[in-house]
Amino acid sequence: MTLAAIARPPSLVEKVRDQLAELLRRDLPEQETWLPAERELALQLRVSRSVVREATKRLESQGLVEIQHGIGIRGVDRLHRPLNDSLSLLIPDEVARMKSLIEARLSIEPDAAAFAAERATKAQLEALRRVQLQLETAPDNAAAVEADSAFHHSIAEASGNLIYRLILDSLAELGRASRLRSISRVGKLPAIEQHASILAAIQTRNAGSARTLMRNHVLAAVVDIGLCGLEPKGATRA
Amino acid sequence: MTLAAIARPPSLVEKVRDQLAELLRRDLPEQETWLPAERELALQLRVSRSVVREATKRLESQGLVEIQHGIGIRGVDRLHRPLNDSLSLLIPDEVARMKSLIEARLSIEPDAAAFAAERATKAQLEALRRVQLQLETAPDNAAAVEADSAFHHSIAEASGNLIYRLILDSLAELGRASRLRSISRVGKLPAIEQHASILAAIQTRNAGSARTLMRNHVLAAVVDIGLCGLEPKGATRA
DNA sequence: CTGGCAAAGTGGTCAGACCACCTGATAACA
DNA sequence: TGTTATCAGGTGGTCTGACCACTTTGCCAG
Repeated sequence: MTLAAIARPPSLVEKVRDQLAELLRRDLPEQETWLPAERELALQLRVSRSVVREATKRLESQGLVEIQHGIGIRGVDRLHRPLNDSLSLLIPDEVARMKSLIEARLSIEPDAAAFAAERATKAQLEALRRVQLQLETAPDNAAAVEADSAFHHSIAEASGNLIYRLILDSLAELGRASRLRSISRVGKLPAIEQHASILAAIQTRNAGSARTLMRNHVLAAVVDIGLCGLEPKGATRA
Repeated sequence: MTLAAIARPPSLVEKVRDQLAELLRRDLPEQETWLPAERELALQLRVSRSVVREATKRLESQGLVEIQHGIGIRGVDRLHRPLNDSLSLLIPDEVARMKSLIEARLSIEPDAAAFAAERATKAQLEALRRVQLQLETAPDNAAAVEADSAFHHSIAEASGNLIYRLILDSLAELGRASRLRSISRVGKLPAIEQHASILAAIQTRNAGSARTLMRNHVLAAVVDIGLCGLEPKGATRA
């Protein structure tokens, strides 16, 4: 026999957190949201400032707000941040993390690209083209890394699957250092070419091709940072 | 020119959180860890109780501890919980979430199975066999769902990639409801058979076969809960 | 017009109190 | 003797009000 957990009445902190979370979820997409000051919130919600503080702190670690000393509390969209923190905790060693990271990207990114080829809206295609242009015209390495990440992010976005987006955003942030290293070593030209071909495949709605090209692109990154032996055998995908 | 962000000295709360996190990371794998009481912690760390509270709250939402009213603070391993929360926030609608969830599982689980076939240690294989037996002898649906989840968890574990484990644990928790529904509808026999064949492939180190079988297993789950049209076209994997 | 300073508003930390909850020992009862 | 009710002590939860540290703003002296 398996028993269900007892439903405990939610604490004040949880209630406040949920209320604020819903407020943010409603308003966030539309405009930049600043929450009232802690003291003001406490007054409005009829709870003590401690409760408000603990609730906002929780929201911060969930990636829903950004608390700035002396300034205030701003609603943001950093939902991938918690995953990020978990991974850093789980795999403190950076080399091991990089290896796992590439494997995970190899599992997800090609599929994301394939879905993007199927589902990307006009606006999303436009965004992809814009990001590609950004990479081509990037003045320095830092800007190139930025544009590189943005390209992958846009594909995840265009895949229409928010889980892909969340996971890939997080992995991208963890792999930022290696991206910079890679671009410093081989320049941005290979990335430009590969991105261009992926973009073309997506624009022509060729999902299979998008998948293969993305796969090769990620694998190329592996070579560029000097890892090998990442593939499981028996891979029957091209 | 792109500028680096200013490194701000970490706040007290952050320092306490990091210190406790490291303590937990060292001790957790070995035995069940109970943290000292809040007041005691405050005394030892020479900070106020508020700081300790905010730090522990943060650790709780990171899935590193469990705070129980009237009892104490226990170290736990729920690192997948934050991802879980993010996903629930990101995709409030359950049907949409289920769809994205299956897609993500299709991307990851077959690869995880393939890696497991390559890398599983003897102990991990033993664990898989034990879990399989658990499913076969499960007395009721709830226990069967439990064993089902445990099987997938063990494979993620055996893949040797902690990122897979983290992501799949989270997705499994989100999909718990559908697993129960599925088992209630078609019984546990199909799952037993499919798990058995996957287990066999892993034991014989046949990565390709493990991948294919796992893929079909996840796809079967899709049918069992009545979704369709999930695959991107151009999939070249068998 | 410019530079620096001061006020006001923000989050960060502190201390101490009291409430709500859980546990285990003790006392009262059958 | 065994069982049940009670209570005391410890835990986290909440409140209060004070003060510190950081930022912005705008006034004021140069």
